Amino acid sequence: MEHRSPRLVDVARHAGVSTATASRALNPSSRSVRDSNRARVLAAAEELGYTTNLAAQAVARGHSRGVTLLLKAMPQDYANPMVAGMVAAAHREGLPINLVVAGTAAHDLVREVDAARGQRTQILMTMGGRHIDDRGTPDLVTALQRYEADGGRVVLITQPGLPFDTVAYANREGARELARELVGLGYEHFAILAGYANGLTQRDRTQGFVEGLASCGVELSADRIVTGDFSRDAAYAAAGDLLRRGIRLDAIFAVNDSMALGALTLLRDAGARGQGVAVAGFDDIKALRDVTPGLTTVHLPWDDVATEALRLALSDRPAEPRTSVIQGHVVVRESTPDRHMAPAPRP
Amino acid sequence: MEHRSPRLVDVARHAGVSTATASRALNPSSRSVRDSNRARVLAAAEELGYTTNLAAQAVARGHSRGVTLLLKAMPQDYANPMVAGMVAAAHREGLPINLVVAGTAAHDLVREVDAARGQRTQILMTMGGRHIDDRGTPDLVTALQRYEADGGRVVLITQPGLPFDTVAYANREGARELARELVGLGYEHFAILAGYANGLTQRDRTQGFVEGLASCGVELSADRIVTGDFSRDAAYAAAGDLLRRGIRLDAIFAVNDSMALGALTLLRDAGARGQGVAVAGFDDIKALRDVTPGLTTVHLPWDDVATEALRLALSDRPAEPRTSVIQGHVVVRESTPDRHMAPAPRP
DNA sequence: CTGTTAGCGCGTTCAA
DNA sequence: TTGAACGCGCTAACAG
Repeated sequence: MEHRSPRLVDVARHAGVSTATASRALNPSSRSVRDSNRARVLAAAEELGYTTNLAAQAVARGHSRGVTLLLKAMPQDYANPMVAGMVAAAHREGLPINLVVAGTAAHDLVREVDAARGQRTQILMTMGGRHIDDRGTPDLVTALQRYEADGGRVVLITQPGLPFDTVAYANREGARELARELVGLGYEHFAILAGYANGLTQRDRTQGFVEGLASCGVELSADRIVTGDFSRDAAYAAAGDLLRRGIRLDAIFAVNDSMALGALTLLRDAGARGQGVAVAGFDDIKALRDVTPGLTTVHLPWDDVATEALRLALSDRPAEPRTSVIQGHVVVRESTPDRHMAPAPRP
Repeated sequence: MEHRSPRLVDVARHAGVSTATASRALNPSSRSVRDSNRARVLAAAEELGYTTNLAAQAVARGHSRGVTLLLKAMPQDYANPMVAGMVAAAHREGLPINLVVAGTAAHDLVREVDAARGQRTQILMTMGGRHIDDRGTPDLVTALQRYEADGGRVVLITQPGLPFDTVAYANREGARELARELVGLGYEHFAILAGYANGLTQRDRTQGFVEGLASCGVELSADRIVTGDFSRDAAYAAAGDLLRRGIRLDAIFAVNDSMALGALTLLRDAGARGQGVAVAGFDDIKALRDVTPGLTTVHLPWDDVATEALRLALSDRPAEPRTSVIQGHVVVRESTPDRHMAPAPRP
């Protein structure tokens, strides 16, 4: 059976031209082909079912079109709005995009960066790869630098401070604004579900929130900042622990919506014990539309983040790495009712 | 700056061996390398920051490891449980996996299949690519056959009937069982949000539901089967249309959970008008845990689907294409309360 | 505008 | 166990 794919030579022969002409006809770049020849090549390719051997093309050219989007994990519960936005943006630009899930270990990321380099793709985007004091980071930086030394473009999404073009969003400011808003609504006793202690995004959101509270004269003791896994399930569990502590609690801030939803569900499952505890999140994922009560959160314009990231990637490499910061804004919904109006929130 | 990646020759030279030996040392396959040489090659590679040029490797070998998972669209709201399961399964097997989003047009799928062939990846999985009377299907089949003729393995997830290994799940049976269950709970007047009229999954679930109703003596007039977009937003809109019609309506069956959640939200937004209308979905996505009321649905073991698909892909190509059918089961939750007990459901 | 020729980086015979 | 030489399929430089 195994017929083997037709090669460029086959197409060329079939069309009665040389491989060079066939190549030129197939690749829109060079116009220097007589129309009749171009037509015959295209027809031959069609007839033979020819498909460019992209691997060979990448070898010959030394690089390959397209963007690789590197993720640490595949979402289990809720779609990642950033990913959806990036896929859409790439499609708009006519760029092939493929998603690679690296795994959470630092070395996994490095391995996948090397793999992308091995594929000679031109653009590499990655999000949330950075940890505080992560011993893996130097290796990651090295791998990314090698990627760029090979002629590729790297854009980091999330955390500034690494020597690459970066799209960051205002985690700290958003959380700060959120805290002020909540205090304004009458909340006083908070807890934070902070996710990984060493994640930069998590840290910024946590610190921003604490700062926001402080600016309103509200203190938050350290034991009310609960670290742990960065997931819906972990947040569900952590919220339960909080309740069992029996401390006074008006509101929980979870560093992302997915965690916030987990907390919200725990409160609901806890019944009366969960009554009166408000919840706020961060990200404003689409799924919030279908959730009751509506979740108060910090909205981020994910499509803009994606578009900006791609814009950076497609522009000429700058002398100095650039950082674009995307702003968000607080959206207050029913999960944090105004305590002055309705003393008993109903999460 | 552009240092260019070290090539295999560089490593070989650095280690004082030939490229052949270097190649053998780097690729675990052939053991015929003296340990001391292997060590030197590995050290040289490490020192130089060598990374295999996967494109060149693919050209030389004629193929490349790994699985390509072809999707029609990136989820916007809720994570696709199948995708998450497949990524996990591939990681377990140590197989590189990359996700490609093709777009919804039939030709897009063909193009991406060809691209995967051009990459010479070994395994191609795709889900939900098939439509009834889709003029694109013959082309798709041709493209997939070429992929296999090149030595690749194709596994389809969803719809049997195409000449490839397939993992299907019991859409029709699940919907049938669901219908019976709902009738048993006391519902009589249904509507179906059926999604695309020509999608096979949608059709099977719709038909199964209708059959289930019929087997209980409940008729469903054709005008209560609403077709349209296969999305949460479309379902939201369609549910609104249903309400405005002013027909008697006990329960809505949406052909997937995402649509069901959209309908549920519409009913909530509609306030009193939405009171008393139950909703059921299909898939049992993880996000349902955080939704109130809990959504009645048909549970499918997505990890099993993924595992089975990979198992088929990794086994020898059979003479005849195989089809594995994965069973699901109904899960009744609060979105469809027992009418005998509580006359007024509260969606 | 076209064909010839020489690479791209790697795997893999085939002798040694 | 090793190395020299060739081939994978394609693009690019150079003539014509």
